[in-house]
Amino acid sequence: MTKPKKSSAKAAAPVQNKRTVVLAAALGLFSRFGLHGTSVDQIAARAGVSKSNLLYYFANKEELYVCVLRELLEVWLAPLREFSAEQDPQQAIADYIRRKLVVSRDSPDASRLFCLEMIQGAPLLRGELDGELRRIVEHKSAVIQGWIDSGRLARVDPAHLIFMLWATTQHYADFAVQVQALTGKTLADPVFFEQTVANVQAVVLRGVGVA
Amino acid sequence: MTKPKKSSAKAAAPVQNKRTVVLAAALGLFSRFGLHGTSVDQIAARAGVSKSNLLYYFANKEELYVCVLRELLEVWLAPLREFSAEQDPQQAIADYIRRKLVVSRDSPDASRLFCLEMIQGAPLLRGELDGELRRIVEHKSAVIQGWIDSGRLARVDPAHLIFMLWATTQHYADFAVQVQALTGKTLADPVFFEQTVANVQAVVLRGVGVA
DNA sequence: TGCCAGTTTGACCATATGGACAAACACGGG
DNA sequence: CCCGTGTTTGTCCATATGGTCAAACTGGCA
Repeated sequence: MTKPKKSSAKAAAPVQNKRTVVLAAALGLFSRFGLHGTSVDQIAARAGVSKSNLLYYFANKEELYVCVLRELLEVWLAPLREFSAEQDPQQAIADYIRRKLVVSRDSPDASRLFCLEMIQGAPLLRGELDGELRRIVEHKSAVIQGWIDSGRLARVDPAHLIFMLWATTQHYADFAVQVQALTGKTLADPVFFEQTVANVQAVVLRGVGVA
Repeated sequence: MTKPKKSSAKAAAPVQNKRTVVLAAALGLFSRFGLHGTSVDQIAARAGVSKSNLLYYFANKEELYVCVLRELLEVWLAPLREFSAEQDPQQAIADYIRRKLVVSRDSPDASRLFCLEMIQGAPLLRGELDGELRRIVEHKSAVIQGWIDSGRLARVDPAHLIFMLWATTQHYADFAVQVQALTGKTLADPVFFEQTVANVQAVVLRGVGVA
């Protein structure tokens, strides 16, 4: 065709930069249309590189997909890692809800792609599920169980509580369209965001509180 | 377009039957791999018909997809329709949670495909979202608000409560793999199912209760 | 029997897409 | 000035897949 957008940015670390740009573009498309619904051409176009050039940095489409998933998993897990036993239970849960909703607001693509992957049976994350995630969840479950045993939390199965936290917070990213259609609002709206945080926190905290 | 004429009762039955079989097969595959991740050949094979024969009943892949979505929406909406103002609030919510979890257990494919469609921005359900679903939700929200105003429910934004109910119940279908990986159980396990119902009901009901 | 609407099939085609490949390019060091 | 390493691009191809089409089949009925 004609000339492909010359920015001629020969700055430092062009390689890392290009990979990052491609990964971002890929996340945006994969999270909406899935692996099969997205073509390499589309990703390349969105990233502002040629298809051939993209395939110079990533051996093939699936490798790119896996790279995106790896990055995504870190984003998704970060809030859970901070979930600490030293805190007051109510505070820990409240903070976790907020952090997770921040992720839903700021990285909805990551949430969506994670959800997509789960729906498909997590063919590429099964390993992480059975390994790292499982270990973290077991650890956090033990923390929650400790809170319950010491009477600081109502008797709830820790696993189900964690699922509930995930579900309620993630919903605002994955089902953003539905939320928008029914309320007219998005998490991007600061007022709506705070209202969401407050509502989720209120119900969950009362639900598991001992007061 | 061939019009389905039922000149003879014998012909009509197999036709309906075949359409049903194809729709079921399509749901199973679409719900896992999406529209683009599923080929007509795969659907045909799973339904036990030839691709050509399938395309005799459905003009093209997207029409089939839309047909599947329409059926699915009914399944998904059914529990909400039963949500009534005459009941006791706690009972109504408890019942709704159970019914929705039954759907997650018995029709996980429907839940998943619904979720897939939402993630993609609901290009084919936007109309229903803005129309019927919105009306139902507004009506149910009014019911909930009535309960709150009469002091039978804690002060929660009805919309957020509904989102929470959707999220917590749907999670066990959409993220079934994750649930399985972390707990080793599925909703198909009667014990785990009842435990799930009990836990979700417990937290939510305490969360919105006035007691 | 022979016709006909509805049904089923296999052969075939157009296109999209992943990706291989070699030529071209950029550029720093010798 | 040239060489070598790393980068970028255009071209080309094999394959998968959605969809067409005409031929063949079936079963009821005049």
